[in-house]
Amino acid sequence: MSGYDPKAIEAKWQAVWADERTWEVANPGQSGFAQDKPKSYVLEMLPYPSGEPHVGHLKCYAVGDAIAHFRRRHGFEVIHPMGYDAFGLPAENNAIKTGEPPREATERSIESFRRQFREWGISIDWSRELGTHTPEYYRWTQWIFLQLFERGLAYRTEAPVQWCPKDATVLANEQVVDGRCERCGTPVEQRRLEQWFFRITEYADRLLADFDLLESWPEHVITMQRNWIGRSEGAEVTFRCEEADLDFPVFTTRPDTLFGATFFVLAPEHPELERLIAGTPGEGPVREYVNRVARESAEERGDEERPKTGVPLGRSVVNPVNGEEIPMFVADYVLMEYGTGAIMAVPAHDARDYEFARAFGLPIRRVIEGEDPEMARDEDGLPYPGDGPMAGSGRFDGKDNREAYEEIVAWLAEDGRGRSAVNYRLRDWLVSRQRYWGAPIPVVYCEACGEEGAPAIVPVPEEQLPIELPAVEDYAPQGRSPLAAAEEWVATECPRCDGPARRETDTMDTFVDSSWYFIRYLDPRNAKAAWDPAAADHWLPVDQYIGGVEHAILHLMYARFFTKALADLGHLSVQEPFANLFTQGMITRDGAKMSKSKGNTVSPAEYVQRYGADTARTYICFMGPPERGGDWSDEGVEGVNRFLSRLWRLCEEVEGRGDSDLGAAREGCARPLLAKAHWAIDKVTRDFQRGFQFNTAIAAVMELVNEAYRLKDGLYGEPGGAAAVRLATATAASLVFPFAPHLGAEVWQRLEGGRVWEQAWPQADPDLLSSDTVTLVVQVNGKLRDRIEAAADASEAELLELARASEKVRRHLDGKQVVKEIVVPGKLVNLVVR
RNA sequence: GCCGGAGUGGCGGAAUUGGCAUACGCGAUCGACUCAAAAUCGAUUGCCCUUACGGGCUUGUGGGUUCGAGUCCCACCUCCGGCACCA
Repeated sequence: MSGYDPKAIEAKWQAVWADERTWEVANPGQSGFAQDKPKSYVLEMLPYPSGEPHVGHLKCYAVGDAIAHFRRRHGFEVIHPMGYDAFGLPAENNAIKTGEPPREATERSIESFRRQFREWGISIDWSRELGTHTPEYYRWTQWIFLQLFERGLAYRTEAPVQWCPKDATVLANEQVVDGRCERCGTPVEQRRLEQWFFRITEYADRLLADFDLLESWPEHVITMQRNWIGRSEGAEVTFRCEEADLDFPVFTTRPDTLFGATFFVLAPEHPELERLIAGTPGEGPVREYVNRVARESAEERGDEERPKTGVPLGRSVVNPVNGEEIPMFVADYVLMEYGTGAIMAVPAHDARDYEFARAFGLPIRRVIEGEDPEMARDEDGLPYPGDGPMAGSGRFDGKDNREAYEEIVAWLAEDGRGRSAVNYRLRDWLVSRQRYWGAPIPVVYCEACGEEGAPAIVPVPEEQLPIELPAVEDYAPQGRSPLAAAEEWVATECPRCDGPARRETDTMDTFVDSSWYFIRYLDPRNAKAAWDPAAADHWLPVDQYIGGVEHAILHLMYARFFTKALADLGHLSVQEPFANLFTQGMITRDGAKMSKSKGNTVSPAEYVQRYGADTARTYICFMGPPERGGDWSDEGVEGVNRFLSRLWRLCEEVEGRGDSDLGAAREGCARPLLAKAHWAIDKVTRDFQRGFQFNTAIAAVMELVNEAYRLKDGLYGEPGGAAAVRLATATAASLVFPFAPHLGAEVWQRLEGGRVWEQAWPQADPDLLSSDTVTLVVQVNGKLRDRIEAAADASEAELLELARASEKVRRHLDGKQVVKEIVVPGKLVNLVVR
């Protein structure tokens, strides 16, 4: 007898799957299209190919693969593709450091990922493989950009960006760590630069409303997105500055507190600030303050703890509800990005305004009665953010503030001083990067077509796509995109007037690439279109999406936005890309997040080498509920390896035994083992359906294998005994196949012949699930006193009689009176005594 | 501060509809096999009292509902994640 040899078994089946292209599926209209099968699109988030795959990848693809196999064996035609999110910073930073072109490092990493995915035995349709960095792919990323541009959903405007003065480059928000440049540690500054945006804010309401269209998403992901979009209902109210002849609209969620406004604050970046102060005595200090704020990092500015700062403008605005003139300030606690960049300050009912008023000696006027001891900072009980009756608000006095809210808004709306309004925290998506390793933005700038000295933005015609990335020598950005150095590439002809024009040198955020890859998988070799609508109609939406929760907001919301925009443009017929979402938890080691610097990383390749992919995959699924994290344990891996080895030994032992009389097994003493097998079928099936409870599913297969071990030696001599052990072993193989596909396939082939993945998922036999007898639990006053075997169909009276007959029960009834009898048929009897 | 999630043996975790708390795995102890070790197989393993039979206690803390609560309700504590000067 040879031992369990995962290397040989795994290589054998991987070769079969590769040679026979087992997991490839055809599109509608292609030969081999499965017309009569329902489809299922199972998708894991595509990897970012940098270095080698880590254990998080293994978990994601092990979980997704288990789901894919489970669905296939339930009769679904499963599409399960793979690709690489290949543009982005690690390859580029490596290029800056070593001079190696990003494409080379990326291709090397992709090769490693591809090889390991095969070694893991993931059931991928390799005919659909793609990389977002190939011209065949980013050609269509550029096409989508143009589609959005035509529709007005892509636009260029000046915006504040994060700037690293040392590296002389714009940084993505993700590259700013604690207010410093990720690469060199220099504190970042804010600058205003022309940038490209996608108008995701136009979809804010639909992104909120269409949560209803989703079948099953984790509640916390929906909540996180909802908070990120941050919809607030309130009013826009206009305050007028007569001296400067300017109107200042503000957004407020508390129009009921308008009478309590005692000052007015502009954000330091407010565009009208310069006009307001030009030529006034306060000009100097205001400029000085604004400049100081501009140098602050986002981190510093966002600190709620630090004292409020600001400078008076020497100007005032009129409060539209009472005609009162209130002074204007500039202060950095007001943000330009939210609302209108200006606020009415109501210190009595807003903690921040209160703090500012205290610091600057400004009046605080209560307009709502009430007190919140948690919030109150003075003997008047202010600030008070809650509800209550109105005061100091003219004709609204005494009214409930929620009622007055509506009346005040309606009253202001009569003569245009205000209106009800909705505001979002969500901002438009800044997609341009002054970076090399990304998809070039497909527009050119033409002076001749422009007006008033500003060049025209001319989209590149679709038939000229892709705009390929030029080769450059130096990948380090120096205040402009590295692409700007490719002068021959930059200088081009205007598609509109054929005159000289310059190419856009910014590239797109990599999140753009990954916002539509799941559609390209459906038609990945199409050279005439991004996808064939028939293919998209057939396969979309993704039935099950699997990935890390770290993408709960950005990637998932961008992909939802793209889907909606593309549907509006007539290219898709679904509103939501991912019907069901599963977010897997992070694996830690020694209780800490894995990192190279801590030296606590787990290399999947090492474990696959030592124990085989089946062990590594099954262990990951057994660690705990996959949506939760878990701490890696080498002993745990050994335990799972022991389990698979036991299954293997069982197979070898029973393989040579010819007994196949299952009928005899069923009626004889082998019945309990058959019953255990069917119990396991039922358990694993339900655990899959109940939110992928793989840990308990695997535990059930372990129980089945343990039971077979316990019973086998006693069964071999009995009629049908060996047949029962064989069935139990084959069933265990069949059930473990989604986690340990190689071993599952091998054991099945040896015992039953044929291919386990072509077998329908087993069905539990109800007759074997039920038993003639049940264990009756007997309690006295709710405490367990005895367990009695009882007939499953015994009546309540019979059960009571059995319970009272028990010696152990009697002992606790002695000298007491039974005041109540609870009988749960088939389960328990509880006698209440006094 | 706001919004989510979680607290169960020495450890990871199980308990599906309010009904046997601690499945399965790890670790530990003992035994078989062996010259020996590894591997493997078998047994024991929540805590306390008891030689035993048996009894008591136990799901973060405190209360409540119920014949019966890990599960439901109220209050609180701790940890993790997200957002955060968002008007």
